[in-house]
Amino acid sequence: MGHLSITEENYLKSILKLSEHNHTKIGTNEIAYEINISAASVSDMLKKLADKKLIIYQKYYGVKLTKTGEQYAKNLVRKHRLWEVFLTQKLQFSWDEVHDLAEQLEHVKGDDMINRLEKFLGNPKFDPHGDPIPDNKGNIVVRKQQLLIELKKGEKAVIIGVKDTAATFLQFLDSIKISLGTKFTVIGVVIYDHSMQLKLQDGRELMLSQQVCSNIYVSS
Amino acid sequence: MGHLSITEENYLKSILKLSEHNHTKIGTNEIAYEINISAASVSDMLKKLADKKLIIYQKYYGVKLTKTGEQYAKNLVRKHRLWEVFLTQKLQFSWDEVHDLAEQLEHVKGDDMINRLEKFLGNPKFDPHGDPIPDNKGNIVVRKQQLLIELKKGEKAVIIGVKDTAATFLQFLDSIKISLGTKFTVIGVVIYDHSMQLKLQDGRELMLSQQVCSNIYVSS
DNA sequence: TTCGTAATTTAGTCTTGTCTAAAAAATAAT
DNA sequence: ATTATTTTTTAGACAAGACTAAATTACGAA
Ligand SMILES: [Mn+2]
Ligand SMILES: [Mn+2]
Ligand SMILES: [Mn+2]
Ligand SMILES: [Mn+2]
Repeated sequence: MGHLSITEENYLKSILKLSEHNHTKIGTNEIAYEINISAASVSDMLKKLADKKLIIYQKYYGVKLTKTGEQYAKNLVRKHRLWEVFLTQKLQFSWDEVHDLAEQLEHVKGDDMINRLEKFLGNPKFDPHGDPIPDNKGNIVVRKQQLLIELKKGEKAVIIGVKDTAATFLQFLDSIKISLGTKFTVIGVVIYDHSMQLKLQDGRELMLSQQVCSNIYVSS
Repeated sequence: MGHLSITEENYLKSILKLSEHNHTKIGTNEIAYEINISAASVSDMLKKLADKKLIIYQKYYGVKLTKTGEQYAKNLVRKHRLWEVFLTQKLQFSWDEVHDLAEQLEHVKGDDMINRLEKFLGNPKFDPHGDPIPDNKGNIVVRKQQLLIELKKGEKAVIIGVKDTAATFLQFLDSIKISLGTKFTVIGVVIYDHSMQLKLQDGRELMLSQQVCSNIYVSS
């Protein structure tokens, strides 16, 4: 557990992120795109991370986190999400403002501090975007969730998360007064463009585009 | 106000610190000693900081913060001390544990966050060691304070700060149950070694060495 | 005033993390 | 099976920040 640089931490975190949707090995280009760096630089860094046994790396064949690397990366995600909760719950930031700050705060060293922060926040299990917060051993609560787009006419559900966390998307949701916890029924699906019409618990009716519906997680 | 690296920030902060006790220009060696770096490296960095108009620097003749540099450095101190308050008040750390964490947290960018943190903490004016917290314009409350060592027999006072913030010193004070706010009367001063005998408000009597008394700030 | 020491700067390297351009390997297309 | 294309790695450079050793400058003591 010798301590890593911020740069190394960011590589691990993006490899973890890419691993989540992509079960096979991660390519150099994918990482390069994710953290906005040239593929050549990524190639260099992968060698270093492999030397430190944080990733399994075979030239030309992509990369995978080792158990140690995964542990480290999950701890970063834990820190990131707990800080996001702090920023929204305690400092009254909105959910579209917290990511960049958490991106910095996640690199502050001190596991004891994070455990205390977790307790101070009341042991939250999800961050402001509905993403699960790993515990201090890296375990993550799995929730039964699906994308709004997958629902059929007549189904009832509640919004529990967002897939896209871009500020513009979050601000759009704010503007139409949709947030985590909003309950609704699907009252129509347009065949032509797959827009969905929802009836919210408060009585309002709303039409959402396919793109929006593909970026909202719900639970029934 | 282009943003500075952590390294540059640390230089500014130590120059400010040295300026407080030393009203003349600050020498290269002093800075080198303060941040544990070779004088040669300091010399290099001073050139860069001067180029950025953060310090006034004349080769071989020492250095002084410009108004901009001072503003920047004071903002760092502000951040450092507010985070220290957060760590003690909200996360229940003791006063000897917070410095190193604050040393990292002070470098997180985001003045809005700091202003919100300040409000969340109830606009504290002093940190856990009794040091004043600059406001968001860099203004610092000045308190009438003196060192315990300067008191005479018979004088009453209250402890409001510590000059040395080393963990060992703070832990020693904890061990003899002395903290900020402790009230006492000087009931004797030993001529031989300048130890002082105090009678605390709770009735306990205590003998403190000259070195200890030289590192405690009091107010009458 | 001159000399010797201490403080400071310069010169030359090193490491980390980045880049562009070029080479090499893997994969897709014919 | 060959070729063309894409992906990945290597080569060579650069900036930031650090170091050690050597050269300068300042300054206190004789
Ligand atoms: Mn990061
Ligand atoms: Mn989040
Ligand atoms: Mn610092
Ligand atoms: Mn302090």
